[in-house]
Amino acid sequence: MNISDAAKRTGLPAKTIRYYEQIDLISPTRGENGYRDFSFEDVQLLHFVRRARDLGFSVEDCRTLLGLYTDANRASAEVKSIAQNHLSEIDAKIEQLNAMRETLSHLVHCCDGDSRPTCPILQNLAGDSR
Amino acid sequence: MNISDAAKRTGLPAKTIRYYEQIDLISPTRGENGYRDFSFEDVQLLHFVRRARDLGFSVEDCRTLLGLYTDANRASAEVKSIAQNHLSEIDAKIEQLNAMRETLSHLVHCCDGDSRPTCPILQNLAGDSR
DNA sequence: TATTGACCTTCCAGTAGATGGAAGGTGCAG
DNA sequence: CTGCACCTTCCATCTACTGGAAGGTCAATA
Repeated sequence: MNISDAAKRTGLPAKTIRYYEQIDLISPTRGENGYRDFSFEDVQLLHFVRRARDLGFSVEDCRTLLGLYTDANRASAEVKSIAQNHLSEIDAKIEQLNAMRETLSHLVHCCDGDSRPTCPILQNLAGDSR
Repeated sequence: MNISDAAKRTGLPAKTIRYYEQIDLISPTRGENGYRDFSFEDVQLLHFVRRARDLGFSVEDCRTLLGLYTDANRASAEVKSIAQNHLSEIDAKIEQLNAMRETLSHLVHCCDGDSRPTCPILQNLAGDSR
């Protein structure tokens, strides 16, 4: 099938699929006219990558996971380890964002937000920690 | 003062400070030898940017905030609006990460993580939603 | 048959926000 | 005068795409 069909089936933009081929995540065959010809397996691999990306895995993690996915002799421990590392990163990001959120929402609540120049947000950014 | 002193005082890498000059966030003067010469005001502006970046504001937001900071006639409403928008973005990111976290931690708990190939994580990524 | 419009292709550039490194100038101590 | 720690600019690299230009292909219609 052509790239636009593969795009529809996977929910990935055609551009992104071309990019994934360029970085060797997938390798669809080519027809005589030079058009990419996606097999159902290609589409499945693209689906896999999409799911993994949606869960926040890096493209390099996706590459590794794809390798494990297509390796019938893999050990699930390897997969679990990658997932656990990623989970830790997510936790760290959440914590960081929560810290930002707390500070920022406090500042937003302190700011009158009117036409006057006095602004606790700017004061705080300027280093006035009151 | 030289760039390394400005770096120490602001906690920003010298490379980053040069970058901020390159994109016209700051404009330190130059000595006769071509070295950047940072005034205390320059350092304060860098501090301001660092704080704002730490709170997750984009560099473009920082540029706007710096402009408001140095404008004695600003309306605090403008600042508050930028901060509120940013806060919404942070909230959206947190929500997204929490969703990922939930799915992923469930999968990690379901995976034995041993030497056998059976792996619920891969099964899920492959589209098996059980 | 000619033409239109929707596909497809490659290639180049740009996004955010730095960061790394090379090549070379400067300043100061011993 | 030599060494070393600074400083400079410039160019490349990272992540994960995305946009757009220039041009080839295919199928339906006038």
